[in-house]
Amino acid sequence: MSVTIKDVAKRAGVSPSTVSRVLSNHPRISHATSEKVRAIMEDMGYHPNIMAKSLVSKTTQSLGVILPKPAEELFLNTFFMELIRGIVAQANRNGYDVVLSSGSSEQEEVDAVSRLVYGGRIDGAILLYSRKNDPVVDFLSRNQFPAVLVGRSEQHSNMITVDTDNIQAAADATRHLIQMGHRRIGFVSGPPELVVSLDRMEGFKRALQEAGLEYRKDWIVEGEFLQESGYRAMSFFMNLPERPTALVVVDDMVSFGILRGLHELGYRVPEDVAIVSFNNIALSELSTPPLTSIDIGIYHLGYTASQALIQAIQDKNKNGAAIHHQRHIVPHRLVLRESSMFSPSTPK
Amino acid sequence: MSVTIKDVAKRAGVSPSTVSRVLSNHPRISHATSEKVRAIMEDMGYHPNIMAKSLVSKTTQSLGVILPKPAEELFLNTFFMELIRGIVAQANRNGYDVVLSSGSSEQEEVDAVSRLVYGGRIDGAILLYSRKNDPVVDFLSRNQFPAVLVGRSEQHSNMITVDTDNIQAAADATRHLIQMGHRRIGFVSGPPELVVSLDRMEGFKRALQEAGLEYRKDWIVEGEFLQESGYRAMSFFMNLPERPTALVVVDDMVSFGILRGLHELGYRVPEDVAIVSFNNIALSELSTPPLTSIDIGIYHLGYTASQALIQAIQDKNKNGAAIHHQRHIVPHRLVLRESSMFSPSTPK
DNA sequence: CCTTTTTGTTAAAACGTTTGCACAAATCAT
DNA sequence: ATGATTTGTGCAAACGTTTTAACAAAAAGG
Repeated sequence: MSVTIKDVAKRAGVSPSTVSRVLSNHPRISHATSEKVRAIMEDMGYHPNIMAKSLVSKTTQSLGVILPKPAEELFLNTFFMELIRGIVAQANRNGYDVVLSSGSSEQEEVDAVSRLVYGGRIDGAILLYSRKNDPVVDFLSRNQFPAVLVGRSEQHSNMITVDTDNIQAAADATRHLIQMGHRRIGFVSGPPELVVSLDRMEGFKRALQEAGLEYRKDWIVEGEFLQESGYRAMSFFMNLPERPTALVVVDDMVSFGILRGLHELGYRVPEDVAIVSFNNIALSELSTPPLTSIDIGIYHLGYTASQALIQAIQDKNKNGAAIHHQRHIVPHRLVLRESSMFSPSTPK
Repeated sequence: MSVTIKDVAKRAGVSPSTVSRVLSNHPRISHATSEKVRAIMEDMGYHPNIMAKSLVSKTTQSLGVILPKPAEELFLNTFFMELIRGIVAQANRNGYDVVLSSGSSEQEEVDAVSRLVYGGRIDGAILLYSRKNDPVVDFLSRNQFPAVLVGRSEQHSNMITVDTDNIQAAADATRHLIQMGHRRIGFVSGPPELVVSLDRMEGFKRALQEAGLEYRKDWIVEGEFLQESGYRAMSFFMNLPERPTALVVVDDMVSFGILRGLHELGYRVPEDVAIVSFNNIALSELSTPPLTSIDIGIYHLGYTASQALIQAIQDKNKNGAAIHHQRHIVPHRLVLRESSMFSPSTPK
């Protein structure tokens, strides 16, 4: 029922092709007709039919975002939402729509993605997780389909990734504590199978060595990205004969667990133990005391992923160039709050 | 380059129409051809082109989800993510894709939506907010476009809405406290311009009256959905000559503020003040003490919205029926935790 | 002034489906 | 056996665009 390019053409007394060219700002259209046609389009309320356009142009102007399975963890939920917002904002700005997809099993996921890809519904895809050996990554890589992975992965050489420089970030966090005068610093890490845990640990180590401080393996504790892990790490450190005066903590949630534990035992933060952690979630400024944290710019991460994907799609369409590996780094920044605002008096 | 229905047809020695009918399980296709064609499709790796299909069938098998503007509040972020997950899960299960859209200004929002609607990219839309007098709602309603609003709205008569029964929920929360033996109960509300605040207050009032307890206006405090509001409400109540023994709190975040304040002043929860609140966010079970809270089933809310929209779309396609108002209620449930697990000793 | 180039427009094919209509073959009713 | 119905398949039009090739008119070049 809606008004088509032909209707406009008829009323303007020109051919459909002309109208189409007006739409795409073809250089060889006279200013006069262009004006006239535009006026009529406006008047008739013409809107191009995206499906028809896609059919012939073989491009859909939309990006697929593959959601990971339900995440129980609060942090992940806010993380993904922020990420998606960044992706959508940038996509829309470039005239792309975003199609969401998810599956409850791995097989379902692959099926859903292949339906989108082979069915020609999306021009590129963004993956929001980085399981090792992911079948969806395999699939996209095999098909030379433009795709961006948020996170780090060595799985395939032709993947575009967007990530935080976690080594740098951890080094920054650690240097801050050193600058505040701390000489005995512990590290609370995440699951050792995650690249992010390892990278942050590495950055911590480097900053220590760079400052000529000893890297003590017995002051490293591993755990999950959960409050309980923090609580446990806290007990561990507090029962040590010789204790660190400051901690670098792999995630804010974990820090909350530490804060709670220290408070229960009557220790003060930052006077007894100073804390710096990562991710700067919204809650970080509301805790007692507010947490010094590395903001990893989640929105920006999504934004960059979107940007990189669109670029890749356009490169492919233009040059037919194969996708080759790229790594985009999104800058982080240290947000100073009370939890690290204390210099231990003991010099040296 | 990819394999089309014609390729399959040729190789199977049948006409394209036959292949198409096999695909749609047309009743008048013989079992033999069906089998043969299916085998060939499998073998050749055929995937139907969604765009072509949409073009002729005038149905896109996708739903639009209109994101609200950036929400700074933590709760909203986790809320939306959970909601989206519910929407996507149910949509995918019914063979629908989900297209996300957002705009940074109101005008942009309307533009984006009208592009999706008029451009024939989506079959229906889900709105995730309920500002009063929303132009997007206006637009959709004017166009008789299938749409579902998550939340309550009296703006238009032909809207389908999905919501929690907040009056019931608040009554349930209040009854629980009464049952625990509380007779002096206060209420910490949200912004009075939000329907949700008013509804919860109404439910609170009803439960009191039903139990023959006095509804005291001076035991009602209004605020935001933020920790600080809770802190302020706490000071207010604690400075009263005659104090409630329990509080019904409009949101978990607000409760956290109250908990923090009470802890600072040395009061115990639930012994000195019992607390019940709403939304049951992931953090609620991690606070000290864990919060008794009304779980409003956010995932389920999204799931239901998706379901209702798909139903509306199909009804419209079949009967050409106009959209008429519906209100779907998603059940809530009271999750009991420590913050309300105490019966005041004073009988009567 | 005639040839060449540029400018503005159009007709028609193509994109990959679905579907109404037609029609032959097979099945059924009598 | 004959006509009526059912079953299985194919033809061709349609969906709303884009785009190639063609061409007339206008402008430029000599």
